[in-house]
Amino acid sequence: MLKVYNTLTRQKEEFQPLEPGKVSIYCCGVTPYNDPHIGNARPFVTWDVIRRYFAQKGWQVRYIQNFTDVDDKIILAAVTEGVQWSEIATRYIKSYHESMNALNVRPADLYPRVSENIPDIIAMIDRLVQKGYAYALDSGDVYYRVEKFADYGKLSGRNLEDMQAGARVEVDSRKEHPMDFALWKAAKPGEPAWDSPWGKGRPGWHIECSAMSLKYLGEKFDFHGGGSDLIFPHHENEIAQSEAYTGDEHGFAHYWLHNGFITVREEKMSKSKHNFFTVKDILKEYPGEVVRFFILQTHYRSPLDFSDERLQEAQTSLNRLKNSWEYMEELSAKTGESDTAAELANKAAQLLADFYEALEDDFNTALAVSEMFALSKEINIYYQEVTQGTAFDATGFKKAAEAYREMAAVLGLFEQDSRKADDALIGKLMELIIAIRQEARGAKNWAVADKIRDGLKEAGIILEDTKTGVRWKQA
RNA sequence: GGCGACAUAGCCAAGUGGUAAGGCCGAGGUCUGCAAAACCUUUAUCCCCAGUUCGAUUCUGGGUGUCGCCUCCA
Repeated sequence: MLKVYNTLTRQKEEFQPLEPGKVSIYCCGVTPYNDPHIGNARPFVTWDVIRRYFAQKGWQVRYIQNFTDVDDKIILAAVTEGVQWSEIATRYIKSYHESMNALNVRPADLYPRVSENIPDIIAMIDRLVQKGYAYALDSGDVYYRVEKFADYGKLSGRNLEDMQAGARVEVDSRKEHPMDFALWKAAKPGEPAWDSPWGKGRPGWHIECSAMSLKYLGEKFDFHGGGSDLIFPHHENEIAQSEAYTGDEHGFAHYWLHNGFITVREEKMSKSKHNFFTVKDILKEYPGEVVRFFILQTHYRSPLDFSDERLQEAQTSLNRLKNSWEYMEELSAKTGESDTAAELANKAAQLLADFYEALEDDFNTALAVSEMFALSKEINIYYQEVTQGTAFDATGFKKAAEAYREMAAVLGLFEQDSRKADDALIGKLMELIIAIRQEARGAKNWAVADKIRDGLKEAGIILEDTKTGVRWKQA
């Protein structure tokens, strides 16, 4: 039984799909005006694991993630650079894909863009106006009438009075209520603009997600995700728009999942604070897999402090799992009949069950990872036993290997073996080099042996002299 | 000011009304020509005070501290 923490109810709830066997997800994507930083990436890695979990369990998953390609930030960047706004958007959408690809995040089923869904957005605004939930000003701006929507504040746990009391922003006096928010912004010179019943203009930020989720997932869908900073006002406003539109106060997304922030020295990482680290820059120092693992080691709702030390730690930890992975592959190639791995197979089955139990408790990847470490340890022990002469049990070991592979697949690890040279030629060369070094060692020619070892190390290849032979791996 | 979250070993981080997963670091060991790498073993009583309870780290109240949202933000 899957339980998820629903921001809307502030408690863990049993997941009940709208349609048996199917799960629909909308996750707020990025505004492509610069390279995504690791804080941006966290929700996408989280949702990637969630999707993998569902897929592994046989669910049919539909995952939609938008690009806000019409936005003040993009316009500003375009003006600054003296290029078209669309050029900025295109460039950073590409950058987004590159970064996520490096983190082994699977592509969404669809990436709708604001610029490609303007008619649907206008239609939605129009209906909200007709239903009295929105009003147009003479200026050509259209605002949402928050007082008309009784449930306004239900996601973020606020009410209009509190919000007004705490208002720190100068209020636009043309609005009926200080909290009314823009659905449509009248065009200013030089900005991208589309024709609408209220004149030329462009959509406000919040309406796009309502319109696109409606268009691609329908009036109701299972999950809506994003960072915690989107709870208010963005997701609150989405609810107000979508539920007013359909007239169903129990409609729209059923489960709202929000990621905690990635922080730097305990402070939220954000573009405006200029304390961010882009995925691209981090990838210069660490494999994407390490960054991914770094994220998954902490529960998705908890804050996660970013630092070089943490990343190095993640790399060391992940390396443990990776070593077992290599032991596992080595053993998987062996044949042998015995029952020496029967107990291992049982443990593996139990650990795999525990692994899923962890994920089914609000996607507790931190706990799931610990189950993987437990299996890793069992594999290591068995590997040592076998290399020390215990008869190999191919049938029993296969079960353990499959469990380990399944865990890795759900977490999205060890699928990018680009660093591992499995090239046949390199394999042959390494075999030769190792043989030469072994000869030197046999002749107690330590100078040559160490020269080879040190030289390889500089090339990023580590040799391990073990009891049963020499292993090599790339650092 | 309004609203909310969190506080677990040297560090990171799960978790439970009945004396605390996992990882990093450290220590011990195996292996080794030395080394590296690797592997195994091992390290806590859960911010403070009060209450509920047979029993609380886990529930309730208060306090302290940290962070977040209320403005663009994943």
